Amino acid sequence: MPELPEVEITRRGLLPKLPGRKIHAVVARHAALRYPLPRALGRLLAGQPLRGIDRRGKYLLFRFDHGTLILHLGMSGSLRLVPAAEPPGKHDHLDLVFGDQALRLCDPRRFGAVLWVKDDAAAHPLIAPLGIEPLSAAFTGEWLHDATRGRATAIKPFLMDSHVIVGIGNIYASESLFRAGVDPRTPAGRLSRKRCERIVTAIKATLDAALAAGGSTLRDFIQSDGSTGWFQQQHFVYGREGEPCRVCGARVRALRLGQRSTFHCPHCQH
DNA sequence: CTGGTCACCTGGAAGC
DNA sequence: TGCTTCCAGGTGACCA
Repeated sequence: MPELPEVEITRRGLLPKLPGRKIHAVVARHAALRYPLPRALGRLLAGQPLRGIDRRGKYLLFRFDHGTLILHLGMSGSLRLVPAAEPPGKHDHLDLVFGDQALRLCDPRRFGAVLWVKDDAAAHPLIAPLGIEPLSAAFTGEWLHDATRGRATAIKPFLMDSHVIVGIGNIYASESLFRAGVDPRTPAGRLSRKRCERIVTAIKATLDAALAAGGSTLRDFIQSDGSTGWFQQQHFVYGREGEPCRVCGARVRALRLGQRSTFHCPHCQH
C-alpha cells in the first residue's frame, strides 16, 4: 500500500502527537518482519524521549538521543495510534507504548522492516544508496534528463527504482506517466529534455494530490481502527483496465513491465 | 554498472 | 461449498 504520500501522511499525523513523549515499553509480538527485529528493543527504548520523526524515501526515522529507529511499512504495513490497552489484532506485530497510547505497527505480509542504528542513520546500508526525493527542489526535468542518459530500460520501472528516485511505487508511476502523456514503455534514455520536464511536473502533481487527499483523511487513519485503510484516490489509469480513459474515453490498457502491472491510455500516452 | 528475475509472506479474489 | 491458482501498493539479492 504505502508509497511516499502514505508514509509522509503517517509522519505528519504522528508529528503533533509523539515527539517529546517518552517510551514506556515496547511490545514485540513477532520475532521478525523482513529482518529480525532489533533485540531487546524494550531495554533500548524504555524511558527514552522521542525527539523527532523524519522520512527518507519510504523509510520513517524515529530519532532518539542515542540512535534512530528505522521503520519501513513494506507492502502492507500501517501505523496507528491506539489506546495501549486495546487488544492487538492478528498482524499487530509491534507496539511502542507512550503512556496510555501505543503506536501500533500492523503488517499482514511482514515485508516491513524495523531496524536500530546507533550512529548516523543516513549512513545505514539501506538508507545511504537511496535516490533523490521527488518533492525536493533538486528534482527537476534537467536532473531527470541527465539521470536517464544512456539508460535503455523503460521509463516506468526506471521511475520506480529507489536508488534513482525514492517513493514512487507502482500506482504513482502509472499515474504520473499518464499525467505526463508518456508511454510507460518508452526507453528512459530516449526521452527529450522537454518530456523529462513534463514527467517531473507530473510526478510532483501526482504526489501533491495524494498528499492533499491523505491530509483530509489523516485523522481517521491515524486514530481510528484503521478499517478504512488507506485513503482512496481517484486514479486516472491504475486498476482501470478496459474502462474508459477519464480524459479521452479510449479503453485503458494493462501490460506487464518489470513484473509489475502497468496501466496506460494508448491514446493519451506516447 | 546494467537489466532482468526471484524471493520474502499472507490474504483476498477469481477460476474450476 | 471447497480447493487451487493468481495477484497484490516494496525492494534487496542474485544472475548473466
